[in-house]
Amino acid sequence: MHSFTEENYLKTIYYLATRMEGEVSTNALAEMTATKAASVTDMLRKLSEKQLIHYKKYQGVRLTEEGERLALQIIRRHRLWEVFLVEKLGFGWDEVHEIAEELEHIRSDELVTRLDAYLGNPQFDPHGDPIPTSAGQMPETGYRKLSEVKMGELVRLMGVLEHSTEFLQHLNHFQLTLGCSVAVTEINTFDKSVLLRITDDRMVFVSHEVAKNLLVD
Amino acid sequence: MHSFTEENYLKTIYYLATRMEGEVSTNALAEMTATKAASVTDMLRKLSEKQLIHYKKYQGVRLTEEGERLALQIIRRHRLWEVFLVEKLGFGWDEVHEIAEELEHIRSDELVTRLDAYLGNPQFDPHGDPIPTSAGQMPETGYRKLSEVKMGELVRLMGVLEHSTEFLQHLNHFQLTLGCSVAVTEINTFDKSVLLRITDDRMVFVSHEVAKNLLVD
DNA sequence: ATATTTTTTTAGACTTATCTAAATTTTTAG
DNA sequence: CTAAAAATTTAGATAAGTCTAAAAAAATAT
Ligand SMILES: [Mn+2]
Ligand SMILES: [Mn+2]
Ligand SMILES: [Mn+2]
Ligand SMILES: [Mn+2]
Repeated sequence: MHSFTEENYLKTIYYLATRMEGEVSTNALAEMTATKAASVTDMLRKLSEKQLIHYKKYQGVRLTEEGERLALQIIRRHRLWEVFLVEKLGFGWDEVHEIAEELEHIRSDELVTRLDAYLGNPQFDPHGDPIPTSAGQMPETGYRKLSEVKMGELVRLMGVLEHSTEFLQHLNHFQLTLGCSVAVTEINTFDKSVLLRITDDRMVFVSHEVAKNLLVD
Repeated sequence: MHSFTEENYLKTIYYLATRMEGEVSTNALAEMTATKAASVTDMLRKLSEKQLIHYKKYQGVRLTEEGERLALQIIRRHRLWEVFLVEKLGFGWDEVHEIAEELEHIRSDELVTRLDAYLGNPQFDPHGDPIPTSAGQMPETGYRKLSEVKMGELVRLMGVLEHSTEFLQHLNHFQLTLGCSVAVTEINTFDKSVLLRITDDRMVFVSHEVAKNLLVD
């Protein structure tokens, strides 16, 4: 069996691998896991011995098939629990990440199977992230960033890239919720900020920084 | 904050304290936690420093008020999660203990509050054990053991003392479920085994060993 | 009351995950 | 192509929780 710590490293390697080309670096992992590079090196040696990663000294790291399978399993659990917390217990989408960080490590395949069924086999978590299938596939979403949408286009808000409480509460404040339709009515060339017309004709003004973290369909 | 291990020791001390008069012994704890006496002594010193137990060398151990508060909080979480697993996810009462052993350590008061409300503020878990209140009180149940019931009495099955999968499956096999009414129609003097007439007039024969582990009203 | 047995604690060691400081390798710049 | 900078690994420590073996205290039996 694998420790919580090992599971968190696998998840982090998966996350970084999707966001950078090539291998994942020791320093990037140290920053993400809030540890020091030396600690990361120790763990990489261990994960490598367990054949969960491909690792050559100084050359960065990549998940093996088994490592990726495990990472996706943990991400699946995390996202299913987030759905539970929001849909069944009524938590806000800005409140569930930390709790799911703990729940994702509960070891019981039967539990995940039943939870999935109980939630109605959801395809997306409360942040619009796709839930890996029980077979271990990460579904592809063709979403673009709102910051890449052309003037005049009409799109729907489908997910967020940034998951911090502060960002999500910022969206709450502007009543920008997943599923709402968004028309790009103005793009300022100076700072790339955008003016949106959303579902009930309300106008919302968002910075480029925000637009870069919104995914649309 | 307290580690999983510390929480498990507190819970075990609480459990043993309710089942033996006086202080809890090092050896009893070692047996229950499946560790060695030497390891227990180390942990007792640590819990004592944290003021969670009263401990004098060679004199056994007793929970402080704070220690008992924590123990009851963990038991509350355990039993609420068991209700969730049985009532919402459809697990059998013989399948939930191990999973609840992990879920009970998830740290979020808000989670417990919402879970409790979602479950309809249940008073008992799937094994008939009372759920400690949010204020930290363990409700009293006036249950007797079935083995103490007199011939001819009519009672209701309210709980079990033994929680092992094997025992619970044994009860499943005889369709002895919580809430069913039980008339003691015969008590054999030789081995104290009992013949019961249960809800739908079915006759069930149980050993003294089983009767000692059934709680009735 | 003393000797024997049982229980408990101490001493010293191991594992996991972490750290700091130093050494080494790779990358980048001149 | 070398020299400086950056990234990474190694060396040596620490803390939590566990273990075995040995010592000490308490309980039990003669
Ligand atoms: Mn999350
Ligand atoms: Mn999420
Ligand atoms: Mn249980
Ligand atoms: Mn129970």
